[in-house]
Amino acid sequence: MAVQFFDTYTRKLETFVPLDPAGKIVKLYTCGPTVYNYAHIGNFRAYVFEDLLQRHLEARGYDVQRVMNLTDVDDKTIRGCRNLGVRLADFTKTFKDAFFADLDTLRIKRAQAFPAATDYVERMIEMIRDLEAKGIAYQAEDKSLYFRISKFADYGKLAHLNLDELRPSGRIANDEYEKESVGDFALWKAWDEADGDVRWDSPWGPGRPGWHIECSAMATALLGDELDIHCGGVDNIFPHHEAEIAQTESCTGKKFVRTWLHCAHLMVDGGKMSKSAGNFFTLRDLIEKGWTGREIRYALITVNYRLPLNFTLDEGLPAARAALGRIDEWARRLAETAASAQPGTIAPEMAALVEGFFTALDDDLNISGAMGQLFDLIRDTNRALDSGALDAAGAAAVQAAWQRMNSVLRFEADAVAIPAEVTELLAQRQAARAAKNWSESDRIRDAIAALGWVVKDSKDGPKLSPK
RNA sequence: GGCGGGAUAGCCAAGUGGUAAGGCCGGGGUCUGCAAAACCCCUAUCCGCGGGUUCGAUUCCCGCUCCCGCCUCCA
Repeated sequence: MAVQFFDTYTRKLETFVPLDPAGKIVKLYTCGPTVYNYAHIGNFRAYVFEDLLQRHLEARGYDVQRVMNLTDVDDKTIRGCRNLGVRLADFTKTFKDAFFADLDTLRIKRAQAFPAATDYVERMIEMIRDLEAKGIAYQAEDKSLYFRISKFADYGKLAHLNLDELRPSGRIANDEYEKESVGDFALWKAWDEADGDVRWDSPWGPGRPGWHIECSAMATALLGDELDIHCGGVDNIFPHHEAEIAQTESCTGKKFVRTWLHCAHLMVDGGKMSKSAGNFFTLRDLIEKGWTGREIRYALITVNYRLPLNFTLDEGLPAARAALGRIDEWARRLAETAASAQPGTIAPEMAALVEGFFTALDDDLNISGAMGQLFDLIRDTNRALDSGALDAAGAAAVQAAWQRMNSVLRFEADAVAIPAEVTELLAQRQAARAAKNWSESDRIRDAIAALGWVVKDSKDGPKLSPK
């Protein structure tokens, strides 16, 4: 089966065909964070989904060229740095660094480029000048520049909005006095006192770029005028991505994006995550509560991206932990049986499950279907291991298949270094057990526990795990 | 009001015009000096409600109810 995605623009499942004539390169642009705070798990749901997308495309042989922007100038970043009395760049650096650390925690593969908006202001100005020359951008009384949406016939197509029927929402009610039309959006925001020293010179006076133009400028600068895939959260569909299309296509005259993918929101305990509801979590909050990055990754990635994800601390995360433990144990047994054997031929039933894993992902990243195949494979190999039907070469073959699947999932256990002291104690305990000296054995177990390790005597010998 | 998504076992969730994957929890068993773990097995006559089409619908059509999101700068 060919890879197919549900495209937001057409609202249909579309077979994925890259722009690259060789069918190899995939140009992927993913909307990144605004670095004014630590990112929350809702943000990371989107980034984890994009990671799954990239990794699966790579597993299918594509060369994915991905760009993720960092919005390091906007109302919130300006407010943040002024509140602290520090320079904007210093303020945002804290959160850029934190963001990258968080990506690592969640095992999210780095994009090729993470352009920061403040590094592309010149290019944004060029695009706005172009739009102004074409009569699409205009400067209003407040000196800001706006995009005249009446000049872009397709405006609203992505969101499937009929702009004539837009019902003004409360929060925009009182700042529409300068614009020609309510729907016109800012390309350039004229400086005002609240901006402090955050300002760039432009043909229209000092100011700073609007949010939407940043993605248009950076995406085209780094990936070209046409992209294969552009992702974001559903809340970006309108107006952000709509605006990106309007600006970019007005400048380039080409179709900006082939496929639009948007992930649904994350909810916490059945409700919208919000600070006031007390269910707002950054990644760091969960790490502090004792959850690991891969457990959170599991909880975020195993629900299809188009479905709202109900994130629960007392159900979802423990379930993630238990499921990962099962995978760990299976991988451990496989490795033990395979030892250093060369992979043999994988049994046909097992090969079918592995194929099923990837073909499920081909179908709009059907992760639930894929996980079903993986757990079937786990059960089947455990059975074969129990009955002795799987030899070293067979186990090595399954192990190789797991490595392929894991290159997409990245669920493998963290390597833990066991201190020599603990290893020594364990050997002593084994000797005591062989001599049936149970009191000594239990005493050593307690000593090992005091060092932070738990001993469990499995059928295959004692196992150590960090407490 | 407009647009969009959803409703499948205690929880998460896949899926098909032919009679329900998988995970977690729970129950049983194997193993075991003890403890713990691990592994195996079992666990929805039923897929929001009411109609219709059909030999047959959870899956197609119509209507309804409920939930969630977006409607101008929140992933």
